[in-house]
Amino acid sequence: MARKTGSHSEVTGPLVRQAAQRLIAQHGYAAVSMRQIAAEVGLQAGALYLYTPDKQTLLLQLMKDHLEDLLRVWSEKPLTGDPTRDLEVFCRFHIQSNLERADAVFIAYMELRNLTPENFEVIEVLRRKYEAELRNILEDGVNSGCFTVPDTKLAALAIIAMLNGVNTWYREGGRLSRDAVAAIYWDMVRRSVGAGNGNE
Amino acid sequence: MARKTGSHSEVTGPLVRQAAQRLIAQHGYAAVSMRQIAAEVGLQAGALYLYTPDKQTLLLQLMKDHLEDLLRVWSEKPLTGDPTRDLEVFCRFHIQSNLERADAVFIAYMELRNLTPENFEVIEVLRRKYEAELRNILEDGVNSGCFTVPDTKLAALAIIAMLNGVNTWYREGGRLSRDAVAAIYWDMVRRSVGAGNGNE
DNA sequence: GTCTATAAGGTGATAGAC
DNA sequence: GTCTATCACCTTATAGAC
Repeated sequence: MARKTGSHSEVTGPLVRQAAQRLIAQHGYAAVSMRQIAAEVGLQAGALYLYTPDKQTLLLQLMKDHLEDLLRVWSEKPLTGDPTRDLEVFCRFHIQSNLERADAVFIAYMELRNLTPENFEVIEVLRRKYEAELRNILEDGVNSGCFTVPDTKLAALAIIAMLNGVNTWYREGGRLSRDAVAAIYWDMVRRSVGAGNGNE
Repeated sequence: MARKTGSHSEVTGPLVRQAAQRLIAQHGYAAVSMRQIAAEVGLQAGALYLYTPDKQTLLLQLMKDHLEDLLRVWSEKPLTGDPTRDLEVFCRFHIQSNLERADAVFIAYMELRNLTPENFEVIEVLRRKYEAELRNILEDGVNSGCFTVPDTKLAALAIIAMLNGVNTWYREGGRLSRDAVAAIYWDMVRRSVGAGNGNE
């Protein structure tokens, strides 16, 4: 992308983060240089440091923004209080939002080891918060007798791992639509926790 | 590790691959230098090129060796012909072998994007072969009426993703033994494909 | 707000001594 | 079988011009 003469802080900053997100998702944090990111935006490498103090902070910001956005959007979802229905809402939301922001999701899972210990802790707290949202639904289901789950912590981890898997193979325009995929995965999740089919 | 005077090709080669596996699993292929790998074995960087033509081939060999070993060990497992029992064998085998070689598994999933297109294809063929093993069990189960699965390809991917998740959180000496974890995951998998509990 | 130039050091890979 | 020295190049980050 060629540099536009009218570039200013407010527009260039987001462009830098978008370019970094795309490149890091494709090649990995360690494999992408500040020069490559700058070139993608149409800048020289030195100019990037107007928008981030260093490369590490740029990575942290991508992951932090993603997870905070995920938590915010989820928190706005209206829940029904019926564990089975809420679990379905969670599964469909997770698959849908993962597919919508595949690059950010990929980075959040793949680049954890490239964070400094302090930054890792920041991200871990957010990740655990999201996991707890699912675990709460599972706890509700177990307490009300809707679900049969021996360990809600493990079940939450297992379900999220299973749903995350979609991103590794799903391609737009393939054999199945997003909704068809979500329906199949929801069915597997539903049965894995011993829930009825919701039509009883 | 200090260099031993008696080092020869036959012992140093494996040591180089072990060091590379450990370091790449921890920091990532792009982040690890040939100098670091050499230092871990007690060599100078130049000496590594007696054991690999280049860094890329070293990565390929780690991934290829791992997948070929996985397929070989699996192929030696005796199957019963009862889909439910065979699915249980697969689940327990997968969790067990993933935990036994966590570094190799991690690399095989995380470093795919650092392979050249040709090498990627080599690894993809092996990965799909392993997936097909699970899919065959699912097909058998659907055909014999043991399982209720709308799409065996998706189910195979979903199950493997779920089982792979164990490696991201399991730590030796934690709350649950390997067998306890495997039992809980097997129970979730079993129900997700609509199989009975095997005591009927 | 962006550029050019530069510092200080790391990179994969090879040549030739021993 | 391994080392030292080296090539050509890339890296992050900063300083100062414009």
